[in-house]
Amino acid sequence: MKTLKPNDEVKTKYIGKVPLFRSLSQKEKLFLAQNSFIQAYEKNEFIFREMGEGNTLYILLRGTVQIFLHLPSGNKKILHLVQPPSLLAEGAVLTGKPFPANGQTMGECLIIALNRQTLFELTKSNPQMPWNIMGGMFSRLKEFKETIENQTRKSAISRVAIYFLSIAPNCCQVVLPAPKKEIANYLGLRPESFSRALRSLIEKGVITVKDNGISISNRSALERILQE
Amino acid sequence: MKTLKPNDEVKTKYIGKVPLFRSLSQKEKLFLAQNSFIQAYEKNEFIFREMGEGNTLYILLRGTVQIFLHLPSGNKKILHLVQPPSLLAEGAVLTGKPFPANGQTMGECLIIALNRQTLFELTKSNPQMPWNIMGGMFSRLKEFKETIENQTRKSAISRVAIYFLSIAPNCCQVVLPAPKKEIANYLGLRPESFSRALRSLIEKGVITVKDNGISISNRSALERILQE
DNA sequence: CGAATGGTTGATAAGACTCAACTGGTGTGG
DNA sequence: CCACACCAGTTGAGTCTTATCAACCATTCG
Repeated sequence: MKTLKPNDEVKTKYIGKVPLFRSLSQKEKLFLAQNSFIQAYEKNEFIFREMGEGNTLYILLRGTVQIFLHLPSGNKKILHLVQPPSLLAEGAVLTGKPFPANGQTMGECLIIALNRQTLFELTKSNPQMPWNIMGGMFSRLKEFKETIENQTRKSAISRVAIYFLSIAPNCCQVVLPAPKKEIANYLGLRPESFSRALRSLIEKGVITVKDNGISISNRSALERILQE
Repeated sequence: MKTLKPNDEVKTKYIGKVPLFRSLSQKEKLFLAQNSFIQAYEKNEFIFREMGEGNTLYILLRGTVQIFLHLPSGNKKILHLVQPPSLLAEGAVLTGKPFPANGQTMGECLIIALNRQTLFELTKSNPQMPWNIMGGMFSRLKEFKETIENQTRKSAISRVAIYFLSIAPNCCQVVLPAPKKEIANYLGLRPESFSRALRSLIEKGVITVKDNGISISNRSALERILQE
């Protein structure tokens, strides 16, 4: 990980791109710029580790991050595949509790790191800000809810279908944010099963696949699959 | 549902029992008592419904509440089996978003209902209170995390073992908070599979079962089961 | 007493996992 | 520059766990 040292103007620009900070005044943005760090991560670097202290709020600007657990069995289980712009570790920072999981980059990533202190400082002039952050936490709660909803009693093929619909809510072309075996892990499937589900969807004429690119050629058919 | 009308003193006593409110001053407790409702629910009553507006914070004092979803397939999926003392619907209230799930009593329940307005009023003199509530939300996030961790790639028998260990962390005797088929649902199992898992644990000499009462007779063996 | 419900047990089937083999692409070192 | 190892992905064959379906028992409640 390298800490970049852009001037405040550039930093402010980065900060302005984060939805959470959009409502801040110019002065507050500057304050934030002066008290935050822009970090460039390589592939496979850890941003935070399970059980570590949550002193820093991370904001993902570019790249994909996996939030995962080491299971007692030695395997890993991916809980989230986080895409920008997103907060990372917000729950731990707000509550002051240790991270419940690991965060690791899946490619090069650009991140704003924000000290807990700085965040609380900002809260003084922006009392509604924690609520916004909490909104993010609530979304994560909902994502979990959906994961549980999906992984209980749904076939491999419908899990894949739901996933594609969720990452391509409007368009019909997506690039998978991670290698297929990691997606499989996230969906609670073995790579082989994921592969077979893909094949089955292709044979049904619902999607086409080229490497990591997925095209949904028949969206309504895809939606119909998860009815069954 | 009946709204009870105890005098303020009794109400204050109820309120004092809630960990979240323990740090409040006597005056604040009285304010809370005057602006909250004590509700008595019968079995199978809904406390809130999916998509409903989150205007009220509920605090479960007595009884068990199921938080569950209606799946598109028509089945239901239990996300939490909530035991007192616990907050209900705190995420929705804090963020002002609709409930993501249903809350229904599984037996007679006693609940404190707190207006969103009242809660925010209280926040003025107790700025750290939202953070405490958020702590509760964080716990729920962790419970989800564990559910996902458990339900992916763990056998029926170890799911049951984990569940027993979690509801009886210290003692060796517990009463199931709900009928077996509901526990099974929560664990992502069919009633038949749950029953078979129980039998298997009994035959291993790890537990004994009498109706809804479970005795853990060999805790370390139970812990060993979830290693495999 | 009869119906309804929760729980148990048995037999069967379906689905995903496991293991093994094979492909194609990438990168490394002689 | 080529041989080689390595990894992600795919495909096939067999196994195993759990869901499903059906029957049955016990209890509760009209």
